Amino acid sequence: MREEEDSNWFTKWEEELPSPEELIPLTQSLITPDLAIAFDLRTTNTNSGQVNSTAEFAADSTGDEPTARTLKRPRLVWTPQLHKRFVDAVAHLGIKNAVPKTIMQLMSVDGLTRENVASHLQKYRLYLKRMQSGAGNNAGVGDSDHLFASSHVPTHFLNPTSRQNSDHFIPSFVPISTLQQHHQQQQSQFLHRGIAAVNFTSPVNNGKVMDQSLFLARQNQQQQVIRPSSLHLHSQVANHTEESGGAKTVLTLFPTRND
DNA sequence: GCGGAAATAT
DNA sequence: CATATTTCCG
Repeated sequence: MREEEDSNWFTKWEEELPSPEELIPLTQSLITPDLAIAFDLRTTNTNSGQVNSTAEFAADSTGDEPTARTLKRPRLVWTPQLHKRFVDAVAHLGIKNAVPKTIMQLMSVDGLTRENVASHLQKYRLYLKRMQSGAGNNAGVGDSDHLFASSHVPTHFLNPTSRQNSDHFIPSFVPISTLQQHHQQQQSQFLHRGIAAVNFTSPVNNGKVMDQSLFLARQNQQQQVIRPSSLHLHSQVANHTEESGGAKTVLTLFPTRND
């Protein structure tokens, strides 16, 4: 009786979720928060890519712990794709459940923190507000909002009067236990899924990754999330963000191709 | 601890 | 100056 629903909700979830095609070209993954600045270079789909450069950061012999306890997280750049996923998450969650934590969980972007989402959500709400205010007029939607403008506002986000979405309530998230992937012993090769972290201490060798630090420390998070379908992850080289005479670390997300 | 808005920071 | 992060408060 209920079994069908149990197996159906997932299918439905996938369908209801953003369009697979929309997600495919996207690469959703940020580096693990803990520290890990990963440089992933995966050009061809050769499985045997043993581009394993797990180099640690400059080990301080003074007694500095290699652990990233004091490392500050790079500034997150909200790409249109990432924002798209954000909007989709909010849309499917409904205004009610669209709180930073749940949004974050649904987005299931590695490395994305609740603070990131909260901050973005704040901006997004302001954007929606502005949009409502100057709906008829061109006031509000200017040139600085193209990020938000890139994504359509699904339903009347700011319209609590209408039904939220009792229709299809997203089952929060799926524990990885369901489809889990055995033990992920070493997150060496498999872990790179469209990573997009950049560390600009040293320039890249013409597309070749130097001995950048690829340190993935994350292992057991409390909750793993299952991602809809299989996001084809592809990673390219990240954008460079140079500042005058300074090494900057920018965490960004880049699409492999744009429709 | 979490969500939301304001205050800083980059 | 825009935008992401940090701080503050309920």
